[in-house]
Amino acid sequence: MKIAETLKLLADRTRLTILALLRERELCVCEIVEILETTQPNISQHLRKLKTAGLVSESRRGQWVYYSLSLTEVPYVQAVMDYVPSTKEQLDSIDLDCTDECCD
Amino acid sequence: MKIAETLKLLADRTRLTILALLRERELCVCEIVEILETTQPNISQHLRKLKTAGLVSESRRGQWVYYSLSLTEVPYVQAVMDYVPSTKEQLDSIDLDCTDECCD
DNA sequence: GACACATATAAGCAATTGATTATATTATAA
DNA sequence: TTATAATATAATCAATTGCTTATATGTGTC
Repeated sequence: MKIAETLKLLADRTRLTILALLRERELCVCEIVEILETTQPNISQHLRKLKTAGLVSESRRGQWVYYSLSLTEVPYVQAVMDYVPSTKEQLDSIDLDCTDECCD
Repeated sequence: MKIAETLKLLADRTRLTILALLRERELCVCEIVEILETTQPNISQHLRKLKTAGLVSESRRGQWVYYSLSLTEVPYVQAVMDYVPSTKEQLDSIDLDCTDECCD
């Protein structure tokens, strides 16, 4: 059952938060690492899973790889995301705090 | 994040199938065991998780405990369930095959 | 009460998973 | 080309999970 696999992907706090962040705007890996206060390999592996499932897409720009949402193919994912809390505050804090940022 | 916990519940083939079966009609534990061709403790434990999350409710009738859906409280669950395949055929087969049934 | 049947709970185990640490790759800049 | 920064991959480990076997609880019947 394919839906069970997709739900397994969604059933993780870190991945749900990544999706919620990307809902606001595209982000590079280091920004997500900074916001979620975890390691870079951790985020990279979560992003790979999300990419494999077609939930996010990437675009390399120089050194940085930017990830963005692509939920259109999986309809119920949108319904689920409606119940994931907003991450606007977390995003605002890194936007203000430019000196600490990994990429500009 | 509460939604991550609920999604973990849904992200399991067996539990999704149980919910899909209960979508058709209420069932007692032994019927579900028969349809899914697994052990009784296995199903009982899945049902307990679903009950704790408020996704199913139980009603004892004699020796038998009947389970039924109660999805109303969690809106996105309905959206997810729309993508879980029908189990009508499996249900029909045990309905015809009365001799093998555990309860009547 | 004693027995049979339906269900629940407990204990144990193998498989999966999320995270960490270490290393490799890719791109930019000096 | 050498150094540095961003990202990806690999290896490892602890924690969680789904299932099984064994046992307990509950209900009806004799």
